[in-house]
Order: sequence, then structure tokens, then C-alpha cells
Amino acid sequence: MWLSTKTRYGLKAIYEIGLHFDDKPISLNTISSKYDISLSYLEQIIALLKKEGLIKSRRGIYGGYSLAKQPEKISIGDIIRALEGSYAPTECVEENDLCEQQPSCVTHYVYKKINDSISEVVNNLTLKDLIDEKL
Amino acid sequence: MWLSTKTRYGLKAIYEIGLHFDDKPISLNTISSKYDISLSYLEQIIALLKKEGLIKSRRGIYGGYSLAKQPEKISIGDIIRALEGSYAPTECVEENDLCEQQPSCVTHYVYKKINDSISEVVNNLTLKDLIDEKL
DNA sequence: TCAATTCCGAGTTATGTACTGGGAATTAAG
DNA sequence: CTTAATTCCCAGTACATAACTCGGAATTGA
Repeated sequence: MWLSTKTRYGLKAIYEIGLHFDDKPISLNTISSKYDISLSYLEQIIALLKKEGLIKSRRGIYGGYSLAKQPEKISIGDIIRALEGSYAPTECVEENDLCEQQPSCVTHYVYKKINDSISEVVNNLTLKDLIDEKL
Repeated sequence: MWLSTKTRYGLKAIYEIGLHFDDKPISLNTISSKYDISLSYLEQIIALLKKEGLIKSRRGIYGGYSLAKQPEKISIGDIIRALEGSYAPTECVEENDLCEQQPSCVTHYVYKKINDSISEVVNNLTLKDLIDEKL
């Protein structure tokens, strides 16, 4: 299990925010209760999503969070990158890779294939897909 | 980077063992020097591969390790499972999953797609592919 | 008998995850 | 203009795991 609670909680949270796209902002208290996630921890997680510009906030009473973009403009990849930092299996296939032996390194080939297949999935799947799925 | 040094070192090691498929067994000392991995640590890693029946050993002087099967019968998935335990992004898509809300859980759908795409890659790529690549 | 090897189990250190807690700033409603 | 519900911010803590090190026993071909 290589996805941390940050990503797992954060994905549920932004999905919930996405469900209320047209409505008033939704508060963290609501999400915290619904998914049974500690409020303080959720605050920290949601801050990462905001920092990446995926959601926006309104402070004060009746405040809360809403999506900063259309749900079809927010990919699962964006969300994982915001929360986890990266989904790369190894450092050598990270964006800013500094591994100089590639591509002579055989194992690099393996890690690149894994990374590419994950990219394919997460960058072509958006919040809208999840919302429309209506499970 | 969600693959640990166990997997990263172990993959290099079994690849090296695979290169000597027809030869005499190769010692850990050789691999340890070539890839600059501590011998004691390598011993522990290699033990995992042996426990899973991917390699076999000969003790004593001129002993060492060799593949227990043909390289085309050893998939990268086998190797990662032996070393890392699993490559599942979350517990809920693990083999012995105990998550009861699936498939009503939206996020489960995401994790399953990621897991499936990794499976596709690692279970269809074998040691033979790496050896033949001859990089 | 010796030296090179595998095998085995215990201990160590550093890092990161998964939180908890306190308190300040904001804001709509009464 | 006070109040309550919210976001925001920063500091700290407990626990688990990763990534090793170390010591020594058992095996085996020359």
C-alpha cells in the first residue's frame, strides 16, 4: 500500500467537494463527520489541495471549500501529485530525475514502464468521471 | 518513490543472477561489489527471493546463487511480490481485500484501475525480456 | 584443514507517517 | 458589535518501517 492516508482521505474529500460543485461551499466539519476523519488532520490535507490550486476556500461562518476549476479539468494525477508529491515507483523516473546511467540501466526500463502505465491511468481520469459514475 | 531499496537492489541482483543462467552460481560478494550494495543487507534481500522459489543456492566455497526457473518463467511481478510484498496502491485492492464497501466506493474504482495497470505491466514482463534487451 | 561462501537472528539508527493541540484571523447573522 | 462557525497556521508527538550493521554458525570444494 503505497498511497498514504493523505492521498486516500484527500481524494475522498475533493470528491465530496466536487459533488457540491454548483452549491455553496462545503465545510470540513461536514466531510470530517461523513468520512470519520479528524478535522485537524483534514485541514492539513486540504491545504495541499488548495496550494496546488485545485480548490478554493471561503473563510468565516458558512464558509468552506469548493472546486477551483471545472471537475473535468482536475485529473486524479493532479490530485495525487498535490497530496503524495509523486506516484513514481523510483526516484530515477521522477520528473526531475538526476540518474545519469539511464537508459543503459536495465532496471530503469522496468520502472519507466510502470510509471508510464500509472500516468496513463491517472492523467486520463478526472474528477468529473468519478462524479458522473454516481456510485 | 514507493519501491524500497529491497526491491531496487533485489531486482538488480536477480537480473545479475539471470545473466549467468547457464554458468556456475554467482556469489553475493560479486554482486555486492559490482553494485556497491552491503553484503549483509544483500543476504537478507536475496533470502526473500529464495523463499519465494525464484532462485536457488549452493553453499560453501565456489557456491552462490542461480535461477530456480527459466528466466521467462520469472515475471517482474513475482520479483516485486517477493521483495515488496505487494504493489497495490491501497489495501482495498490487495489480494486478500477486506474492504466491504466496494464497489460502492468511488475511490476504490480509481485504485483498482491503477492496480490493474501495474499488474498488466509487471506480470507480462519477465526476466528474459530484461536479459535479452542487452542494454 | 582452510577459506569462501550461504544462513540465521539480533540490534541500531534515521526517517516518515499519521496524527493531536493551541490559537489566530475571518465572516455572516442576529 | 458580539458571537459562533469556520479557515488558517504552526508546533509537537507517538509509532512504524526502512535500511541497514554485526556476530557467528553451518556448509563445502580444494
